[in-house]
Amino acid sequence: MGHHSCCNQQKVKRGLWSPEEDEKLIRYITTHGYGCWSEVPEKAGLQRCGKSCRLRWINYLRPDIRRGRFTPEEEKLIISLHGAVGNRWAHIASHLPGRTDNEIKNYWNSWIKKKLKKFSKPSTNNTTSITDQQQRSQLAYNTITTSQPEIFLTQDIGMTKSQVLQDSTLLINSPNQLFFFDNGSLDTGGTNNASLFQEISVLNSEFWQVDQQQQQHQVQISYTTGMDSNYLPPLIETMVSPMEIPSSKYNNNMIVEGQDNNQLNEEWSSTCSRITRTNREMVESNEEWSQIDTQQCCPSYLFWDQEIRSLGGDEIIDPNTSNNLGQILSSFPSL
DNA sequence: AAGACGCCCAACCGCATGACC
DNA sequence: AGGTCATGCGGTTGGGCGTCT
Repeated sequence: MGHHSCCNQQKVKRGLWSPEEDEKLIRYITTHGYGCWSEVPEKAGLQRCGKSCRLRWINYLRPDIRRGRFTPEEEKLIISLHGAVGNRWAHIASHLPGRTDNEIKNYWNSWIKKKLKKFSKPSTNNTTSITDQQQRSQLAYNTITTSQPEIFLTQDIGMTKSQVLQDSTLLINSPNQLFFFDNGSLDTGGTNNASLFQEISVLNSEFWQVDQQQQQHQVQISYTTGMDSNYLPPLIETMVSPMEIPSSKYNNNMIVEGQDNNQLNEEWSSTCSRITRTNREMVESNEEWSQIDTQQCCPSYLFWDQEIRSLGGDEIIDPNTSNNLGQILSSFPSL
């Protein structure tokens, strides 16, 4: 096991950070900015490598870090984004102001682990008369009616999209739930974007048809059209970088010689506070999001098991022959 | 009360990427 | 073009802590 290249020649401390170390790092960065991380440990008086300092700052000490439990909205957004982009934690974290990739990754891993355990496959030495399909339906129903958050993944309950759709009992008994057909990655098996949209459109169409037939219950579906209240735009390109330093005061993130440190500390704190507040206001209000170009919206919220294609009744629409394709695709503003 | 167990999460590691020379 | 270095990212580890027996 080697060490980081930046700390090969140094005797560096490892493991948990002490409050004193945190204080040193905070003091240094609030005064100097982080500039070159490899120089931070020496200048801050820390027996750590630069990489470790960077990680500590980004994942824990940053003033805009948002701690505490994930909200249901954040959970839904994480699941949606994970369905779209897979394990690209940094990308997912960029859509959740104040959350770090590490935090989301940890949350996802523990959550999924829990879910997988909870929804472990039905007993194989089944001696009852119910069918496998009935078992899965019951499992899905139990999941939907009892679990929090109100989200489930088809792969967790061992069902495919077809099976869910064919199970009217499941849909009738699951009002106001959020379904995700998640294959865990963006790998579409060579499917191009156009056919991916078609597949998603078919799914949406099927869902709405089922929904209309049921009349009495609403099955809530999250997808990219912005048609439902759970939709959250994935990109906040206009958001100020949480660590952006006023260029008039700082040069390349390094303090300008001769400036009064106390004054700069106050300005730094004020800047961080303002940016954090701005981010939160944007998240809470939704107002800014409405201004975001819909073309930025990620089209890949809904996926389902790849095996779906081999199951009966799931024909992929041929764009050349489908009569209602235009109508379906009109659900996607980016097309 | 105390040891075993399991979970959470901070931190580490190795690799990829980009900037610079 | 190729080497070096810094940074970013995702996978993994292991210590701490709460719960269970």
